[in-house]
Amino acid sequence: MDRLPEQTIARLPVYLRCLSQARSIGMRVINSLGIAQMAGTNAAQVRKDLSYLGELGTRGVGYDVGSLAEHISDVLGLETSRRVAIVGFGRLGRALVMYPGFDEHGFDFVAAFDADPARVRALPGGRSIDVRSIDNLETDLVKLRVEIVLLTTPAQVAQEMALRVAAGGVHAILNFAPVVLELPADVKVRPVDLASELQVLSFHLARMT
Amino acid sequence: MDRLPEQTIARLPVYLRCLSQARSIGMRVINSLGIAQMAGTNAAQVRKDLSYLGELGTRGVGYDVGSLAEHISDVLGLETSRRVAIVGFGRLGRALVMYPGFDEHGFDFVAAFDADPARVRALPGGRSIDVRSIDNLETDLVKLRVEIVLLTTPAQVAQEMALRVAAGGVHAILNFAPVVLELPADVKVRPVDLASELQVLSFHLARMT
DNA sequence: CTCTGTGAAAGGTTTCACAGCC
DNA sequence: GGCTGTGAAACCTTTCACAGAG
Repeated sequence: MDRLPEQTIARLPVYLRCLSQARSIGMRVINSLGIAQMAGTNAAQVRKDLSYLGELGTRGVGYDVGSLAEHISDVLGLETSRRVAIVGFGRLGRALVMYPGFDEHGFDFVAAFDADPARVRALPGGRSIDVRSIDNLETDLVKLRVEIVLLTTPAQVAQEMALRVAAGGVHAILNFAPVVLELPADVKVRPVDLASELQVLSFHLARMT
Repeated sequence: MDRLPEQTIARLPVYLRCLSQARSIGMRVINSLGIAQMAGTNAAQVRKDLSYLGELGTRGVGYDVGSLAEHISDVLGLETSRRVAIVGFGRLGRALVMYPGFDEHGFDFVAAFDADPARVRALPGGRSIDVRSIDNLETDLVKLRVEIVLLTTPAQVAQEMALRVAAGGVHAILNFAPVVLELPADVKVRPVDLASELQVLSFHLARMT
């Protein structure tokens, strides 16, 4: 299989969600227009995106909901569940552990790291997580076979922690700290920059009058 | 001024942050390469982006840190602070209110809305916010002159709430619910889709081995 | 000589439109 | 007839490379 365009990759999770929805209301087959409407795009886009994964549809009919979902799941590497850790267990970190969308999708929080490991207390709702000192970050990440880190530390220490996370053998970071991380090319970073998002919205408000 | 490319808009907040950093370490002047290194991009990109805002640099010298920052701030509509509300005051919503990055940048949380307004209790840290019932959402949004909404409701009700938010005169929504919102064209939505982000990271892990 | 501003080239993404299969 | 899969066209974004200002 050829390499997928970056933007196609970003849309696959959306399609997957649409397919679950479709399945939950009893649809067995769906066409590109149907997916497009649920996903907020257009039919040509959906067909082009899916065509990168192979010839998955049936002409004159559409796509089989179940098998398409399974195929996308495979491409996204979701067949097996992923081991996730949080680095920086402040308010945001604690909220994210509880976020229901994650373990629904097969992401397992195996630990949280903080300079103050007493932050265990603050976890309500019956869920619990192994909170560890940041001191042994690298070795603990290796021991726990962590694959993905959510980085929610203060900005000042984010770059330093990111390097330690990479040293712990982690190749995927979801970065909530408002800093551009510099890391080896074999570590994939996705920034989630909330203040920037608000500023972009502010821009659009300004050009609306 | 011509219209800015969407991607340029998304980078302006990053440049702004870099300029604050530069100023905080005493730099008065910075060149495109300097900005690029802080922002994780390249000098040509920076010059092209900034050129859309006008001729702000001095050839042979670079950009004045203070006046460039001010100019970008103006373009982003940050001269005046923006009134923000949260709809859906669960764990994520509460974490976001406390997120320090927001009011640092002139975003004022004026209210939070929830089906259960008893959720006032759960706000620690000396900060307080006006928590209101969702019943009068539209009229309250109008009264409070809310400009931006952070939508952190459960997925099932997100579309419905988004329509009511739009009816409340709000033209900008930061959507944390894992649903594609359908709204009038004069409402700008930025999705923050955390589960999808993790799935994209999972994809990259799968193609690394 | 240095560094910006910018046309032009290269590269990537979306949309079109239709051939081909069911 | 209906819908997918896909080259080609249109569009958008990034990178190049250099003229020109200081």
